[in-house]
Amino acid sequence: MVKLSKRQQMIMSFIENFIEENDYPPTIRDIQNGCSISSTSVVAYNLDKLKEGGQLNRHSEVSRGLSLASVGANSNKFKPPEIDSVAVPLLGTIAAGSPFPMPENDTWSDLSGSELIDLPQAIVGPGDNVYALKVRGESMIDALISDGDLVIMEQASSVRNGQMAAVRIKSDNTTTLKNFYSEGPRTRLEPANSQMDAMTFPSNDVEVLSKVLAVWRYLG
Amino acid sequence: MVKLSKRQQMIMSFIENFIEENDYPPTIRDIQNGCSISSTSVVAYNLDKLKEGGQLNRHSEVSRGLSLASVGANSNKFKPPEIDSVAVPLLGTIAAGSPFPMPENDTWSDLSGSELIDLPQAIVGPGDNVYALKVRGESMIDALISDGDLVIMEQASSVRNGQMAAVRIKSDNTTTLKNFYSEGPRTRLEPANSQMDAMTFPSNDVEVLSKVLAVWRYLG
DNA sequence: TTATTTTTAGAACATTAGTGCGGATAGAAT
DNA sequence: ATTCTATCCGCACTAATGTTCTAAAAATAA
Repeated sequence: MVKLSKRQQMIMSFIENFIEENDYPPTIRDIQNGCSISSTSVVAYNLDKLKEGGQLNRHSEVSRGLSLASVGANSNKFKPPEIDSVAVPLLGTIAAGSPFPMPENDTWSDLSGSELIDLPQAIVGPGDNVYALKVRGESMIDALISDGDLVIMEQASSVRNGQMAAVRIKSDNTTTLKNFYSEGPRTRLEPANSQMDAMTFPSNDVEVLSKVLAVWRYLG
Repeated sequence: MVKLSKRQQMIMSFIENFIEENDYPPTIRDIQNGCSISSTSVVAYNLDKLKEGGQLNRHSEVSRGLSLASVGANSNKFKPPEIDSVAVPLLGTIAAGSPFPMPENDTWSDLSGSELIDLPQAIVGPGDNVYALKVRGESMIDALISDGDLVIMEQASSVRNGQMAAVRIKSDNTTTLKNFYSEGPRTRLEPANSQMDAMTFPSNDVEVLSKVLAVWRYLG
């Protein structure tokens, strides 16, 4: 790392303070006055040096086209450690056999009414087509999901084998959460609880509604 | 709150994106081009409106003298829904009867080695004495917790009746998660799965290690 | 010291970028 | 229709601001 001259240090900290106060970068003349420098050209000269040294980003011919090059570890100093969270809408409740709530409009934009649940972005991904449902009753108990649990779902029309999904059995018009196994002409649905028995259905009798990303159970 | 016109919304989000990308604010003409507005004066007009409405800070006669007035609640509209998250350490795994992992030192500071899990602050609270454990095996199945689940725990020596807690049965030196009910001289422990039977022990044979705040099951 | 490079000065210059003004539109209210 | 108000348009104007050039001063090297 190249060491900075006294003047360059002063310029750097002036820029930092200026941005802190005004939310926009200073002009060359701001710096000139702020650091008691006799000429704009001297400021320009040193800014170029700082840019070469990598301490500063500068865009020529752009007024106030400055920014601190606080890249990598150094930048931590100015930004609090923020974790990406995404808010997903809590669309409603799910109970055994009940018609499964689905986002009606294509416009997810208008979900203002529904409560929002915060989840780590790592799980939700972009967060599109992801929503949460609150489980009502013990009907999902065999999937290790009980009353009050929150299931995080992503809209999907097909899932991988073994994945838990919300599936609808057309013939008796019920909807539950089961692990999904496609076995050609038939589809096997097995509860998460290995002590319970699986069931198989004709594949065309089974409709995948959405897949389960996660289950969140809160016990205060 | 004054509602913003379509154009004003567009201008706001353009400014936000511009600053995000360049680290300095746009000029009126940048906005003009970016939002396909035919005249600089229209931009100026709307910027003044936005300033009056309090959405924007503006300094006249200053090039790029703009900044978002993202203070307090107002800012939500233009920032992705970011929520306060707290990172809690993943201390280890828990299995039936295994010695229950506990933070050894009083210094929670040195948990650098352990993985961190992000959780909404609403759940964790201040986040002190909160940690996560990964469940290994099916030994907790009667508490509706299966292999791979994450339990979020808070250190505690006593819990309210009905709350799920990690309890140790001293006499046979096992540790499991059960719902806790103190009934005077005896303590009843019942699994979350209501289809299973509860058990009672002498109260002094039962030691509460920590209470369960939440269970997180991730199925990709 | 002399030579060489770096930094500073001053000032004119060129471009960038905010402002103001007459007038056009578009609705809404009368 | 008429008036009013809120916006929009284009353009010219000018203040704000970056650039450049020459020369001097200061620091460094030989």
